[in-house]
Amino acid sequence: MVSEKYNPEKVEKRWQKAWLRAKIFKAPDFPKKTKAYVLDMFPYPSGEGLHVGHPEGYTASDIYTRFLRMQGQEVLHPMGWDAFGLPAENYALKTGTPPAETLKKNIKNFKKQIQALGFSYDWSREINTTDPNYYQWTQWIFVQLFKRGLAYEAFAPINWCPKDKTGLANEEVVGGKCERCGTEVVRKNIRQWLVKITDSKYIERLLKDLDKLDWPESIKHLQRNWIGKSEGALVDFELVTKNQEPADKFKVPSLKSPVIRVFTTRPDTLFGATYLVLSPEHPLVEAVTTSENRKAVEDYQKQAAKKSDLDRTDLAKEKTGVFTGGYAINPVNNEKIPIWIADYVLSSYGTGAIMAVPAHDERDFEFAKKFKLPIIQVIDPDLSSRENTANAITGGASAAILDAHSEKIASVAPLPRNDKEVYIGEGVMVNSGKYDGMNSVEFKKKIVEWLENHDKGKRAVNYKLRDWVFSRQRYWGEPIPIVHCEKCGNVALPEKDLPLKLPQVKNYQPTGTGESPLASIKEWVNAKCPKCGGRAKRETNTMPQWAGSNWYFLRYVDPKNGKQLADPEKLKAWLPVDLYVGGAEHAVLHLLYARFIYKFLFDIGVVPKECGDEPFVKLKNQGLILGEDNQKMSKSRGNVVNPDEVIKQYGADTMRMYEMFMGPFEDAKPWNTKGIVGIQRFLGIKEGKGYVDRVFTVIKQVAEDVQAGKLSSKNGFSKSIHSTIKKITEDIENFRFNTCISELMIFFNGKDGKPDWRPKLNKKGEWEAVGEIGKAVDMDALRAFLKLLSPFAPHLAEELWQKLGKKDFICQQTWPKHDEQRIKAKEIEIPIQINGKVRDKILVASDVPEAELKKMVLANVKIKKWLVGKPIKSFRYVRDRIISLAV
RNA sequence: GCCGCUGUGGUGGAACUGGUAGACACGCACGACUCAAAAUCGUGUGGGAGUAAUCCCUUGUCGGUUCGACUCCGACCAGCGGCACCA
Repeated sequence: MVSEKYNPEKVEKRWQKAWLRAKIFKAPDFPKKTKAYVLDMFPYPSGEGLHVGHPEGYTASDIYTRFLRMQGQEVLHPMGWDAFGLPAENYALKTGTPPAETLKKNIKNFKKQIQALGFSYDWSREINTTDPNYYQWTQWIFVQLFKRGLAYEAFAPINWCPKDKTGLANEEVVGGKCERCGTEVVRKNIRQWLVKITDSKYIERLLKDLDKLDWPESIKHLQRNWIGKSEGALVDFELVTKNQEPADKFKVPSLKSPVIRVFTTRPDTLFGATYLVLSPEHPLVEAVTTSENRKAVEDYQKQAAKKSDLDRTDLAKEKTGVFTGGYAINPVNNEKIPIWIADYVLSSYGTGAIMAVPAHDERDFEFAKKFKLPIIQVIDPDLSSRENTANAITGGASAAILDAHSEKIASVAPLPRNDKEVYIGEGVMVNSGKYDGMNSVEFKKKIVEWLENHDKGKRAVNYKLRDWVFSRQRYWGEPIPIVHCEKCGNVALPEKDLPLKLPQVKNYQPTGTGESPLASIKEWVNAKCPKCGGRAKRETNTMPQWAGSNWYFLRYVDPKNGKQLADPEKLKAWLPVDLYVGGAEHAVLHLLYARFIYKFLFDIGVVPKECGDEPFVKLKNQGLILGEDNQKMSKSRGNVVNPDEVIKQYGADTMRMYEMFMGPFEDAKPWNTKGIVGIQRFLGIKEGKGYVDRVFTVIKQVAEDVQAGKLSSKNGFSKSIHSTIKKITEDIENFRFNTCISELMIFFNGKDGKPDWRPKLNKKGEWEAVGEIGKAVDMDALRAFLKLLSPFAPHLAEELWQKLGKKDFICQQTWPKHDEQRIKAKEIEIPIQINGKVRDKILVASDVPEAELKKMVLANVKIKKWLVGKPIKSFRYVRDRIISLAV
């Protein structure tokens, strides 16, 4: 009788120690066999500790890692800490505890929790972004960017919290309000450091190279949208009023008079441009405004400046704007059109000015309707409906206008059209002078050529992506290694002076001037210029959290290198990352920044050519684990599950397997504590006096009984295991862990011709061997089963491996291989369908000829019943699958 | 508003390139063990009709293609996620 109960608490700790002692997860610097780099997104070690979402991704990557190792690969599987950032600093503001201290505690706790789950990380490579030996290289990368003009200082509007008197990152603004105090955020133009991610050397590659990545399509799609490429044209509109010389950058050299340059993706609608709109911040506003409109324009500008981003982009609000009094000339038809300013035109996109085509753009249409500006249709959706449309546009007033082919159509036709909707598609040109009747797609090319030939515009590409605001008015981040010298301007620190250490401060409160708390440390701020030795001041902004995380995966390869970011030979040996596992919430931030920095490092030769210029070959996103109420887990909802308690109650193996069993890895799925018992029953039960018929107890009992001579052992790898090996191998490769686990259960429970491994309890409460194992135990199959189980439940697998008399580690065994021949059944059951409905099943030899099968089917009593009086229209046999009759 | 994803029993979910829908697990019901309960084990479990054999219905809704549709096509509905005046 089995007396020993499975005790995960003891067993798991024992094996964790044994693994650590044997250093079996330590990756070599230079792998000799096939290499695999399996990476988890490293966590921010918050004070709250792990939540159940963390182990989901870590378990999946661990299963995959263990699987690859058993398949004979050498795997780099590291872990570290992304430890700069707000929570620790906020905590310091409240309590005065230095962030470094808080984090030391948090990391210790996180590490303990992660290790309790038995993940096979190489802890000798652990990194921490707040370690000066680490951020020395984060700063070094910044200096390289700066030297090449890719990091620059500028005034940029940022989110500003008026109460906390600090700039906020986008991710700290929730619903237009400050995450910390709830105050509505305003826009403030302050000095910033920006990184030129939009540089022409990179932006197109960031877009195009997505094609070669094995990432979820949805993530690639998100990045493409975020980059937001649009192709169109820049068009110059000459000003009619010439009060003043415009700023140089808006002047096309070959033109003598000042122009307003607009960007449009629809040059084909140029004949329908009935007015121009400048953003309120546009530098030419003053120049075009007439004296009688000046007051209204200036008032509007002031109002717009006061508005928060939220107000400005609120679509529910009606469009606003004012007329400047100025006019410009539409280059294609020489019409004089009014210039307005409105805050629906953004200063930061394109040229900050647009040509408005109300007939073919919804926003322009809305604006034109409100301010009674002319609406001229220039694209007809369909030639055949042309007459109807003509009536619609002109309100039936003058259909003849459409055929007038006049260069001056615009002045004849501006009948305001308030009823019809906007048409944004392709079609046939109308009201477009000599181009009428031309297909709009063709016309688009033609008119751009015309603009280029006449020096009035040119083909152009625009992107939504903006340069990356790279500074924070915060304390807990990497200091930006730049000094401002009175004579030399901005000067980067020489590499030998890195790291520029973050000094200790007494007060973490922002200064209120938009500077970080560092600004108040005089002895730190005042520095010598590295170039001229003269007086200089240090930059007091710090880097954003993304700075440390966009290259950390390079450092794991060579975590202690003091001379360079990482040894190129070691990078060659391990990079790129073969599999990256993490949450989808990083789709456009971390994953885009990391790609950019990697490409940059590739270009300057830090990342060797052999590694390629994309860091993450394959990406898998874990789905969110929801609370039991199917809602996102959050403290306020009270539906947070604490993994510590789950591990304590059920053990790490059960926790790991349950998380994998819940559903598809990439889907969001609700936690259900009751469901855990299914896994628990399968693996082994910790307490309770009843007999347990699952993995732990059975294998242990079998091992003991075989050794005691009570059962005979039969070697020879019975066929039942082969389909199990095949299924599990394929499913791990495809991250389908939920079905792996059900397959493990099926193998053990016995079904589909597989033996039932479960012993039966007799009346006396004693174990009684029946069925397959009553005769002889197939030890080879049992050992293979344990190997298949081992990536999922590594501790239990080691324990039972040992009980089977093995002295080595199961996690270092070779993954079993299946024999395709032994999976094929000699006899198969084939369903018979009549008109798509299954009426019977027939047991036949798998190689039965179709003619013979047909005879058998037609002779079948149940089938005959359905065929009475009906001629058979067709008989179809899909080998080994189905017989289908139509009557 | 635009883009993307997802809709299968009481629940989480299976179903290979179109081929027996509901694997596996939870829950529930009944039974065994127990003085009893818990734990454990066994049997059953999509809905409906029938003692039964068996039959009908069923993968968000409606239609289409096919011998055959959860799977492919079209329209619609619902939920989730992202972007949000990007010209």
